[in-house]
Amino acid sequence: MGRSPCCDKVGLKKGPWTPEEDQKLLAYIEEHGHGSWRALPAKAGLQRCGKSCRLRWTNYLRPDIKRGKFSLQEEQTIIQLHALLGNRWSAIATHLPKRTDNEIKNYWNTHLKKRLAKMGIDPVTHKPKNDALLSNDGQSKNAANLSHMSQWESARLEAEARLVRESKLRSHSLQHQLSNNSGFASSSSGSTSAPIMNTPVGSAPLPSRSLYVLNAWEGGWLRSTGQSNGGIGGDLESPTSTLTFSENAPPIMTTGLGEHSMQMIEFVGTSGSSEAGIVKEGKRDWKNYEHKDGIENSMSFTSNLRDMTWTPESFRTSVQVGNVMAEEGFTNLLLNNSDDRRLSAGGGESDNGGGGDGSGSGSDYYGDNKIYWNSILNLVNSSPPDSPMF
DNA sequence: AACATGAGCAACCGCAATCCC
DNA sequence: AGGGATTGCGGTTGCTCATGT
Repeated sequence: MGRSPCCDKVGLKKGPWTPEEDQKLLAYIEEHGHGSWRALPAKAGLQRCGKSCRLRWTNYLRPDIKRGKFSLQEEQTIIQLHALLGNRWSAIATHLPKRTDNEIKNYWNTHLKKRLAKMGIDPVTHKPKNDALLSNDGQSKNAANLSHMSQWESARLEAEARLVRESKLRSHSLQHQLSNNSGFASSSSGSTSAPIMNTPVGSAPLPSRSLYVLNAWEGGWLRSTGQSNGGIGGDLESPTSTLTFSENAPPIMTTGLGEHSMQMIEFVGTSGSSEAGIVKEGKRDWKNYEHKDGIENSMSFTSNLRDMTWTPESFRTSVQVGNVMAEEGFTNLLLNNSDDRRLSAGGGESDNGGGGDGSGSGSDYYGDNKIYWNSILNLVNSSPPDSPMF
């Protein structure tokens, strides 16, 4: 535990990498793999610490990195995921598989954050800056409920992200292991955490706080830049779309989006149930949530659902009815939760004044985006099976 | 042309989680 | 179980380049 004794810094080079150093590092990793980063620099003939080498590799030299401008779809994904996950850049990065967390973090800090601020949206809370004017009645209650949903979704997405990471590492060995063992067994010597549970695969992020932001993004920023959103999914690639774990125990909730399966995590907060749905190594992941904002909130979310007479059971029932029903049910739950649903598809700064329209007319910004999200869901449902997004 | 300022981005730092003996 | 070693992650720094004055 404790601080890692970083490499002996004496005589080690810092600062920008030269092409020669890059070449050495590349050549070594191509031939030997990176193995122990600590030992790598000496073997590769580099006057760098292992940490620096690892960073250079993961953020720059790795062959599967896409560089250059972020696409509209990538921007939207980042915003949406940031609304759900906060500054969990690595988790966000797993949904933009060719981007590094560092790159996404930089892009957020230098571009998106400022742009949102310009649009009158708090980049931290993803709410309109005058959201504080919301009255203290049902709206705030709705907002609280949605906040819990957001936390739930946050936990789900993070679990999914971990699953994606793991699946990449062990995609080849998994089948063999599963043939001998019904559970997931850790086989990697690297830092691994196993897939957690019946995890959503290929699921579209569900509405949350990001609703307002995305709508405003579309209505405001995109309009101003003349960009259209005709191609959600465009070059966006979600690694989750390629994964299925059907060999797992039957999921608590299973549905599909078009031809794509979607499995949901059970977040029922009863004491015994967690063992049923969470494989052993998954518990390690959930420790994180316990330490941070995870399982307790997830459980409180569950109880909150019950308060709303929206139990996981009812969710399960509804999602089993049909594919579309599944998504629409949850979406409608979110969207119908607002007292006043102005179905204005417009957004942007003008809408900002209306969303928090000061008059307290009952409109909230979650409810203003039904059309937007329905369009997203329609795209989801209608996207071709080989769509890179789902 | 010279300087100031700001944006963008690569890289570093240090904490925390996890691995492994 | 305990502790050192390793890795992952997020915040921050500092360099480079573009733009403005």
